[in-house]
Amino acid sequence: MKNINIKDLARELNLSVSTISKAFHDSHEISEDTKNRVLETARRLNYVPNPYASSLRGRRSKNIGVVIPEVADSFFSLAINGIESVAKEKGYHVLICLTHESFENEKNILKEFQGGRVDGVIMSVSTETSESGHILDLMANGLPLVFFDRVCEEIETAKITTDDFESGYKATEHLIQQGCDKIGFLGISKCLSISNRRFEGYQKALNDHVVAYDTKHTVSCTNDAAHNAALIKELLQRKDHPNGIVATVEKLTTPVYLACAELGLSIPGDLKFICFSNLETASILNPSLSTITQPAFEMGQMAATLLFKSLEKTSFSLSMESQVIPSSFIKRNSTD
Amino acid sequence: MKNINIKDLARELNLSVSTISKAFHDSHEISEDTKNRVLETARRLNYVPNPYASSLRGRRSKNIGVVIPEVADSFFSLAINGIESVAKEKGYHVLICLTHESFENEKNILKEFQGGRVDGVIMSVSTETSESGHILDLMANGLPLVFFDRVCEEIETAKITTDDFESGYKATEHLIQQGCDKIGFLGISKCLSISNRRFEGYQKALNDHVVAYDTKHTVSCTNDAAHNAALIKELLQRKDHPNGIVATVEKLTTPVYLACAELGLSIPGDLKFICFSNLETASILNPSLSTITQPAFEMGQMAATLLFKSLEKTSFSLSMESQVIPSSFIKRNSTD
DNA sequence: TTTATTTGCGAAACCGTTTTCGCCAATATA
DNA sequence: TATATTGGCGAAAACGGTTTCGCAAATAAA
Repeated sequence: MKNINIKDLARELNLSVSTISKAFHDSHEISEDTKNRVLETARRLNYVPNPYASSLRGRRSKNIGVVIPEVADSFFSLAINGIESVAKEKGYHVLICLTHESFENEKNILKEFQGGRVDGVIMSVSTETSESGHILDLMANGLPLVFFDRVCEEIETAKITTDDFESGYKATEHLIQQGCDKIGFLGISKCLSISNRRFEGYQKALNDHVVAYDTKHTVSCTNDAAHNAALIKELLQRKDHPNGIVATVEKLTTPVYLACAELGLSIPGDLKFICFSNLETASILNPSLSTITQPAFEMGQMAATLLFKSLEKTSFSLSMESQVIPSSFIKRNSTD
Repeated sequence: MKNINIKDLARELNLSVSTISKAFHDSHEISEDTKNRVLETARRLNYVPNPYASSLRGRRSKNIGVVIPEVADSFFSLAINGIESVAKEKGYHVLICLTHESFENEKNILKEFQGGRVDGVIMSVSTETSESGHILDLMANGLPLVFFDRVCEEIETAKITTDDFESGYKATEHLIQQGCDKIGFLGISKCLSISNRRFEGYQKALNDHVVAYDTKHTVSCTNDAAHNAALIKELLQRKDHPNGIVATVEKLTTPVYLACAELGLSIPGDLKFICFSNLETASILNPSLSTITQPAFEMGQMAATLLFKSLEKTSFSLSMESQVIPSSFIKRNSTD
């Protein structure tokens, strides 16, 4: 019933606790014979060491924190898989904390992390995050941090991003080449670097190809799905509505499709649509969806790899290690 | 730089550590005046208590473990949101552990949990899980456990499920009413209770409506996406292929649609298709997908609520608390 | 043979909290 | 006035491991 601990084991084997502990860590001080006896008895008694006790003395938790806005999103869930794959290899656990796009939540989570709950942090900031004091506090406490996707540009540390500017450019250019001359942009949060970079790419493409830029065709979406749907519908029912749209996040796909259906607009006839998305169902939508697809798994993997490098040797400077992994443009029927 | 601890705080305030600790817990032993001084200084010095030290002494971790096969799945990610919403309210953290449908992983995770890392567990078993010794071991260690969705029927504890049998029945009956007379069933793993219950509902519906059951139309899918795609394609290119299909998990949608596209079969013309799914994009697929949609968030919420009840008073018996929350059938164009 | 080194292990301090217990002064009760 | 109670706090023992240090016996080197 009750969990057995290292003392019980010591009593059972007539050894000291220190010997047991050393045997588990394969110390050279302990004879092979004793090690085997210890391991065997541990298995027999089903001994599992208490990770918190180890953390306490060892001053590391063997946990990394992953702070993300949301888990019900293909990009983030794939990124988690990437992070988890390397954490597992290193014998670490992953503590996933969701901000639900709330700055308040984000602050609280990072604050808690300063108590020693995790040894390092991988994060993608919330849409509400416009200042970075809470992040600097965390780092001042000696915790290494790696950003992925949604970064704080002003903070000096590793940032794993994709080529947001180029992708925004490419998506927009594609719409132009497909004949669009009124191109809308659905962003999220003006604070968010990725949204801004993609927007800059969008603007540059319009500029380079001498297509008019209309402020009214830029919509800043929020975390409120109903509100976004209303904004999108409002955009599309104007009589000079865009005939092409670039959307920056996966969750905007459904509202755009539904608004078109409701308003009797055909995709791609009346509106060509391309979205930043990792949705597996992109290829079977009606019509299939042209996407900019981010290397989600790889980004997670890379972020974790860098974080562990910095955990393994403190001399390793994260600030020199940012990486940009390109996204892929996948043409499908929504931009025919 | 270095994290400050309760001793530093005590030194700063010329108080003992016990006084500090009691002040934080709002003990009646401490004067209001002292409490305020402590709180204020803690804020000023940015003191955050070490959760592992508390865990160690308090013998509870304030963590619950969530063991699921996969996070990149709408059902599970929504369920996580449900679980997290109640954990947060209780001041608990959620440790998400992924089995990736591997029994070996599942065993290792549960084993680790016996070391005291979590105070209770919410789980959905892997497709490979056909025996339950590892789960019994965990419970024998005194850890409360609640199943959701994919349960082990033989284990006596709370199980939060949906009406799998009825849903399987309803889905099948719907296909029959839409004119299908050769109805296929795509299951996952013969060990899995949910797959079996849905299958039984399917069989009962066939029986009640005097529709032939053909073993060859039942496909057992695996965790290998490529393999599943091959199985599905093989099923659909037979000359007596089914004209209706019930699929038990979300991830089978894309392969079915793609196989149809490849083989020139029209949905719903040549094949009517209904899937157990929480995909947000179901309504904008080509064609839109009829679904059995599970109450994912609510199931997570309910599982967590029960787990906390049992954590709060040990007298609470989980085995009497199983709940069945009905799924909803949503008719769309894939079964027209 | 004497001294140096190695091998194998145990005692005890330590990690950062919480909690029990005891203490003294101040107040309440008899 | 003598005694009981209360209020406010500190010392120290836990919690379950890890790690440093010391020590005795066995082996190696001189």
